[in-house]
Amino acid sequence: MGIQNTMKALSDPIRREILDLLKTGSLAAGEIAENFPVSGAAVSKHLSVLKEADLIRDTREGKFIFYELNTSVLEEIMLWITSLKGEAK
Amino acid sequence: MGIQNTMKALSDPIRREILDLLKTGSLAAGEIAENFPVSGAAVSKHLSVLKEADLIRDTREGKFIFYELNTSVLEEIMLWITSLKGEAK
DNA sequence: CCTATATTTAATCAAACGGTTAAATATAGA
DNA sequence: TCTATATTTAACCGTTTGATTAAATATAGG
Repeated sequence: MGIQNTMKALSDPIRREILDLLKTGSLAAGEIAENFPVSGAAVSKHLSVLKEADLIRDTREGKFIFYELNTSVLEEIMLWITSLKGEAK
Repeated sequence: MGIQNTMKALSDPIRREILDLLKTGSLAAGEIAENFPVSGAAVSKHLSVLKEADLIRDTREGKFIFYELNTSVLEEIMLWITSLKGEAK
């Protein structure tokens, strides 16, 4: 938890792209993996980093594990950036 | 350039703290370094990463090099986060 | 010109990162 | 229960990261 986990998770381009994909709705791990030129195992690890940071949530449905976006933790980053930009609300 | 440079620069806690320090105004490299439990050389490298990302600007004044915050590149991140949060302006 | 001060750059190193392939786990269904 | 599918976990490996100390560079001033 904390801003460090979030920022670290967001520092990888594949992980950011995964979040972009999930904007439209939840997707199974395999569907997510199809979009990247790396192995499913690599994507799985990215998913676990994002989950650790609470940027995504997962739900098992039979053979599939669906992932969905959770944007609430991004609020903290928005606030931090805003505070950098001169305090003037 | 690009969001990747910015996010990478922001993923380190010392670098984020440096930005926080510079909120109040510009500081010399040495003054910045005093605030951290690492060597001046380490801080200098952090400063060069931040500069590379255009998050700070530097000006030499005699023996000193003053660093100041540049928040303009943060706009891109704000927009990206906003777009993740459901498009609703 | 020499010296002290401020800062960066170079060389080095351990730890973290992101990828791979292979094995393990979980579930559905014949 | 056996098999196929979906996904994660384990073991491994090269690269990047962030730190250190020592050397290099830049400037002010006696």
